[in-house]
Amino acid sequence: MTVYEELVARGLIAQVTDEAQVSELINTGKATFYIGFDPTADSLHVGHFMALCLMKRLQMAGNKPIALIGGGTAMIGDPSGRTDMRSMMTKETIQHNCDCFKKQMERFIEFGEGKAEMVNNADWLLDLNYVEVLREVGACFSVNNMLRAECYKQRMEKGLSFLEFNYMIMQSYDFYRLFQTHGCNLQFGGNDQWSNMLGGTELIRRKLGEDAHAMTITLLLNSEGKKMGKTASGAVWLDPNKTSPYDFYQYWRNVGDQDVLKCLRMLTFLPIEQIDEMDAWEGSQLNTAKEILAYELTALVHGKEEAEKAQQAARALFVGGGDTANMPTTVIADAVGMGLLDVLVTAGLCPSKSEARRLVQQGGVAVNDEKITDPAAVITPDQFKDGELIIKKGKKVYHKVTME
RNA sequence: GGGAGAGUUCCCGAGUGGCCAAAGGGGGCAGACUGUAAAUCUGUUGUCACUGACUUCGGUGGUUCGAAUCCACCCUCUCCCA
Repeated sequence: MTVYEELVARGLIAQVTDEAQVSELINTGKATFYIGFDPTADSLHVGHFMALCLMKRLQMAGNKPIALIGGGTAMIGDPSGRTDMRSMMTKETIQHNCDCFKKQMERFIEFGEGKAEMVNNADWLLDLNYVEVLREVGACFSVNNMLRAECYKQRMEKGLSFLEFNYMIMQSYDFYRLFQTHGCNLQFGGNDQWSNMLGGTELIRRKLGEDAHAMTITLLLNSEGKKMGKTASGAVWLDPNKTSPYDFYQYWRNVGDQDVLKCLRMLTFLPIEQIDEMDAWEGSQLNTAKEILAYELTALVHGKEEAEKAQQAARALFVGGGDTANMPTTVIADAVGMGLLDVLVTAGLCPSKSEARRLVQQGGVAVNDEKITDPAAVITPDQFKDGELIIKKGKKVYHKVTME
């Protein structure tokens, strides 16, 4: 199976400009490709992770990846897939985020001489001369065409600022630039980037009369059509300080039945034959598949050791066994005598005491497996067994409190 | 530049002087059911010192015993005309 065929089989590819040429490039390792990352937060999340995996797959096949950090384009903000305007970020925030991205990426992709490269479009975008750009690049874009792009159509309803309207031009310029300076002949991106990417290939064709290609990755959607990797409290981050390995593991352990196989295909490096076998699994047997998914992904992102710990912790809690060593823990020195509500808030299980109170009154809290419904309950010394106490919130959230 | 509108809680969206911590829906959380899944049903969803008090309806002032609601100015957005 060729690399390209595998990507297709895994359901990773959404659109390509020219299937024959792109697959040829990739299969023979002749592609120099780039993916852009917008530094809108100080950590990468699951959406980026898929792109990183793809970079890795292609790198293993001999292609050369370029990770482009959008330090320059972030000054503008991508309107694609948004119904409202992005809040403007300061230069300092953007720089900080770029640095964080760089650190995280280095764990997945091999950078260095003859390997992957990392560039920041701030290096060339910020010094551009307005009139010059208009003459050189602006002349190649048809406003009529741009307005027809799906991503702008949506925004035409609610309003689109000129600032954001230029995002496509900036991104196209990136590709044009990389094509010239790095011989970059292929761009990857999320499916929502399609029109921006076509802008780039079009610009290269017009300015240089040469062919460049674009290819989009299927967005990872769950069966309800929502982006995966998002929870109510925000994205699932790759930074262990923002999303603990345990929570990361649990996120994947809890995906819906319909989504397990898709996730395994798209996100893990397990041989595709092995995944195909799981296709036959049904009902509660899928729980095994979920466990595999959660383990594999946690191992990729946080390392085998952390994955092992998370799995042990999860099994201990849900299957029994009592191993509490790897459970999320909060140290509260003077927990004895403290109100249960305060403990819940301190441990981060509830954002406010009011919410904690409600939770307790509704029977959603158990201490050491004993349900407590009295909001005035106070932690007593005998609740600490071997210096620790287990709080269970709802059915799935376990938390350990220790005094030391 | 001229004219007309809009900004409400996590989101959408009602509310045009006291009965408003603010309808309804979505989302979230919890309970029941289950397989750590989905669907369904029930409860809940500003904060705190929780039968009470405090803060919130774009911002700042004002009118009033009392303002999400009325007035003035400002900010942001939308639509129509140029």
